[in-house]
Amino acid sequence: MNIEQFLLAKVTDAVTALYGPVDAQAVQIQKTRKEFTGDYTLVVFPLLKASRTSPDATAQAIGEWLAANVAEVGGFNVIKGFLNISLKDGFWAAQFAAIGENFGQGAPTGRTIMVEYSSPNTNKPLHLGHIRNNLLGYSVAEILKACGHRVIKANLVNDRGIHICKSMIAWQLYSGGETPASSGMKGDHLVGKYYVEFDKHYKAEIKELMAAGASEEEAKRTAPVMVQAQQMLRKWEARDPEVYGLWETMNGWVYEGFAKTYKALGVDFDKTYYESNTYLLGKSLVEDGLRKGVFTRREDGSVWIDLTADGLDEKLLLRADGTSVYMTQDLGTAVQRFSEEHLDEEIYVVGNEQNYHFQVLKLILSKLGYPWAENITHLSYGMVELPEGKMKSREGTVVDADDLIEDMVATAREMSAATGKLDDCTEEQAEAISRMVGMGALKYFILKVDPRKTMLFDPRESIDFNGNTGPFIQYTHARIRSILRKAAEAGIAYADTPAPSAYLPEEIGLIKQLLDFPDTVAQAGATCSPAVVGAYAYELAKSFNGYYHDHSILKETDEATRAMRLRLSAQISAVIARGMALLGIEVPERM
RNA sequence: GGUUCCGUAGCUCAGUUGGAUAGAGCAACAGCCUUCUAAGCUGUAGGCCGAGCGUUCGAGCCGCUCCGGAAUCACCA
Repeated sequence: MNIEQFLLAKVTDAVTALYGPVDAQAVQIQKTRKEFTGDYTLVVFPLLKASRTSPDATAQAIGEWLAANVAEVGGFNVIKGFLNISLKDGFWAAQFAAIGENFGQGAPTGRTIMVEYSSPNTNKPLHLGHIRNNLLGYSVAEILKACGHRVIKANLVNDRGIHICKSMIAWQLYSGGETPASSGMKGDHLVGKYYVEFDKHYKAEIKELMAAGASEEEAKRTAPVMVQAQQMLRKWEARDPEVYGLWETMNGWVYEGFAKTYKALGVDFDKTYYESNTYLLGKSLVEDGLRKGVFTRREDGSVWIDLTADGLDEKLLLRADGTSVYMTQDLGTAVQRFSEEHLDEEIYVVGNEQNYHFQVLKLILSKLGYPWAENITHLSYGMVELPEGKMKSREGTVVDADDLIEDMVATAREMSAATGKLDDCTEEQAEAISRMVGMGALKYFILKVDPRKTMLFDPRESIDFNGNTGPFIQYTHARIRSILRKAAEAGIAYADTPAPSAYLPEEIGLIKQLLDFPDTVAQAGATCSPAVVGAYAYELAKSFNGYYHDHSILKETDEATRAMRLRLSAQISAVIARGMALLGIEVPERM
């Protein structure tokens, strides 16, 4: 039972004793805002009908009852119909002392949740948009684990289709056999280069054909590279050995490249699915849907669902030639996963451009009679925009993931060199810390924004290491760890020292903030929002910095107080580390 | 046009199930290193919460109508 529930029960007792039985809805308790003194606040307006007196008199009466009957209540004040209740310092101190090893880790819920994220195409390297996706997916998965769920991180690799064939045909025609080994280029970048190459040649051919009198549509259809790419797709589907071999080789290059980027980002997966294995799924569902009369077959043989009654459109599920589309595959994979993995819930981390797709997906699944359709969540994150506007690959305004990562790390390196704080470290140590800090800046910058909002990525601002940033929080952690090291060197033991007789208001405040951690994690999990954890870690770090500035920890002369301060600091650094870990951010011992 | 989402300080963003005087950071200005790491701390300034109605004891938050912006409405994925 948490503190709020405890107090709510006591307040309900008070109200019942004073005014008789009252609707539970009318007893509203919340944390007291910072501007006022008190820990929890009872809003008395909803109780006025029962009390039949003024707001202030009601609040006063309840406050007096609580002060007299609840040992933990230390005092209260009444302001304009708000009863602010303060709990005794001793109560908070006892709560602090009771913090255990797995603080913030929720009890097992028995629920299994799959989080699908990343889901890249294998024809080009990852960019800034993918970074947001990957960071979000990883963090949400970690947060859900901390909430006590069993989590499966899944990646669905889009490794087949015409866009892959575009890179392949361009490589065959224009590369002269270039490989990652021969060029020294990262595999995903090399393949991406030929995807761009395809587009260049394709455009040129269209222009040529149109100059020769073809219509635009005709030119697009008959351009030789495109025709060859389509031939290649048909050969791939027929498992032509040569095409299939090339496909495996080039995808292999891409996977090597992706592995490096994923490692740099610190994300991982429990399961990797490939569309080349799953793209035929869902056809049996189509038969099922036809039998149930949910789908209809047209004269040309194509299969559709009419969703106009639900305010949507008609949707194709099977082409006239019997091949399936994206929706069909997604229906199939969803059904397969829920049954094979015994999922209670699935969260798709996919950009908001696919809102319509997921709306339709859920609707179709529920029409097919799957009760778990409502347990599908589309974590629909907003686009990342640049100061110049949207990222457009054709205009060369995409921010490449690998470049961005290296820029951030380089900036961190320069910053460390400028302060000279890492001068006595080894090269390897300094590099590891720079990487931690650079990545911390990048990850925090992206994750501190509410996922579903479109966000602006300003490179200048992202590289700022002051204020509400990852490095600020990491720095607080490093300073605390430094104090704890110094305490250990001086042989100061603090773990088992008895609690002091008195606490400063700031210390009680820090204890309260610490105790909020489990609720914060639960809220972040319920809303799929790493930003909630980020804001918490920032506030905690900020409070500690103020405290640290005003009060010495190691120089405190009272032994019990010094020990308590060390315990408090240690606990804060641990919670910062845990919170940041939920965002995929590491914290250094020094920086 | 239909559907979904967004409009809060100059800029980037917070703002719990409706609660008190709407908060941070950046940028600007003014201070604080002989003292546990100044990647820090303190202060000043900055607001018709897009607009208007409504719901009620109370609205940045809920409802309706506008205005402005985004995404989507493919036999692409």
